[in-house]
Amino acid sequence: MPNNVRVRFAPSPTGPLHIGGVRTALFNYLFAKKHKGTFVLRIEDTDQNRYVANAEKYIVDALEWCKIPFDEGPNKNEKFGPYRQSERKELYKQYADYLIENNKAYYAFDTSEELEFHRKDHEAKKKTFIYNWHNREKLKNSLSLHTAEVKQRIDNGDKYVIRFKTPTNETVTMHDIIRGEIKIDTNVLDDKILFKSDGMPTYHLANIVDDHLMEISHVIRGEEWLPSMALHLLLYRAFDWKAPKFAHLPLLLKPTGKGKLSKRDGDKFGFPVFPLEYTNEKTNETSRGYREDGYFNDALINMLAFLGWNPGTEQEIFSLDELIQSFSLDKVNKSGARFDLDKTKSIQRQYLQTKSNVELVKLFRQILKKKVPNRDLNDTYIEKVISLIKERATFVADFWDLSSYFFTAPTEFDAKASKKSWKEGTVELMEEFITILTNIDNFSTENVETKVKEWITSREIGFGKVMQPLRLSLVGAMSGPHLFDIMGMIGKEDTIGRIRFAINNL
RNA sequence: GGCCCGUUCGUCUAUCGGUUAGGACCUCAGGUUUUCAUCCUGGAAAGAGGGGUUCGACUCCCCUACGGGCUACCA
Repeated sequence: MPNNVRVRFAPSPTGPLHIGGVRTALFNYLFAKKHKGTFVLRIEDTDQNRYVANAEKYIVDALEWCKIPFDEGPNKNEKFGPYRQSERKELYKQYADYLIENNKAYYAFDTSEELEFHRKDHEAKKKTFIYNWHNREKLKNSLSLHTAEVKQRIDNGDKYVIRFKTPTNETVTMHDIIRGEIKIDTNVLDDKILFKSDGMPTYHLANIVDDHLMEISHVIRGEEWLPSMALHLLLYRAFDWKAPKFAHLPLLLKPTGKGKLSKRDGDKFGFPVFPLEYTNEKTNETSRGYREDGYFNDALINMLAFLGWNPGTEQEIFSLDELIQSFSLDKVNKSGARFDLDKTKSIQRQYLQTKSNVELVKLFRQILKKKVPNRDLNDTYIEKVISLIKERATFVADFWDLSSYFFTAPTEFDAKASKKSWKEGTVELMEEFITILTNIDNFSTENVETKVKEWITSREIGFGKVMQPLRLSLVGAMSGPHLFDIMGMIGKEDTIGRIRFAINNL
């Protein structure tokens, strides 16, 4: 691998970054880090109509949360800057002019309306309108018009675009790192607009100029760019520049498998498509984010890494560092990957299990602050609770539902469970049980367990008879960890209080 | 419509000519836990179809089908 690996992630700030974009950024990042290279963030804001003001900030925030920081980019180590194409605007015109001077591009004066008419007209005849070699002489451009007229139009300030003069009768052989050899007949290509009438370059021009100027070695981008690859290669050749290597990533598909995942899929499928929550400035609509839904950033990244890539081993849980070590573009597969929520949750679950209880205490405290604001809880207690219920949870947000009885006594009882476990004679038994508990001085989990088991054995009543109503009294439902753990945790007074409450209310 | 890319269990995937086609998620069954969940064990589940090439094809080639992408003065 060349020693100067420089890759870029070049999103367009038209809205929040969705997870497909995050994955593209991730693969670029992994590739860069694997080869001790540089990961560049470039903002491709050449479309003024679709520009969304808070999008760039969102992109930067999202990359930061995902722990895939860029080495160079807006406001950061700007040695090839600026990194916003809008700020490089003046640069592109000279490159477009260079192509014109060298007969590799031409001015075109056709209006959008005229082109639209041609398109409609062709469509009606079941044909496709392509602006290229076969009709460029018949349309309004510097190839068909007299030089004097062209000059006059430009001097007049007529609107014009600059189109690429696609070479004819040629087969371009391209190489994609992931897909191998691809051949394209240049005659089917159209003369793409490189420079728009508003003075801005199109993606195609800006992209090539910037990748060249920023010394990008590898272009790793989504498969939707594969059809443009020939044009891009032709542009590099027109400028007599060395082209970078290309790798087109398989697309992330909707869960239905129909089409690529898009920003608008937001809440339609019941899972977030954005890393962070996003509120649309204009409509005030809010879309869910993985962060706000309780996913850990490393779990999200791990999941995304496995969409379209596989290390070839059976290991599935990878830290970011491990991903960097194992990553290779030739292990990226060719076909699109459908997002799977169950799998994502499963990975999140596994990450939760590996988090230290100390770390989880901090997160759980934020929930507890709201649920039981008046209780002064110490870390040890919360930590113990977490250790008892953690393995049942997928998110920190699950903790409360799984452990509320450790913090507050149940006030109602699951109806089904009550019917099943609270029977005739239960009240008497529970009364007797209370007196037994009252006489236990050391209320540690172990001691309570020993004493209670002794009592049950001596009374010859069977565990279920006692344990089931007891669980109902303490938890309010037939679920939760070992009962003796619960008793040891909440203590003698609370245990007895809860049993009394159950006796009075059931 | 045209051009391009793709196609292994329901999903994500392993396999780089010779395997009982492996793993994970999901799912089902059993076990552990005198609750529930977890956990453990086991099961079901796949090479789109048709031609070649080859002693031998999931793997290489061709055709068809299906899926996807692109086809804007959007990226």
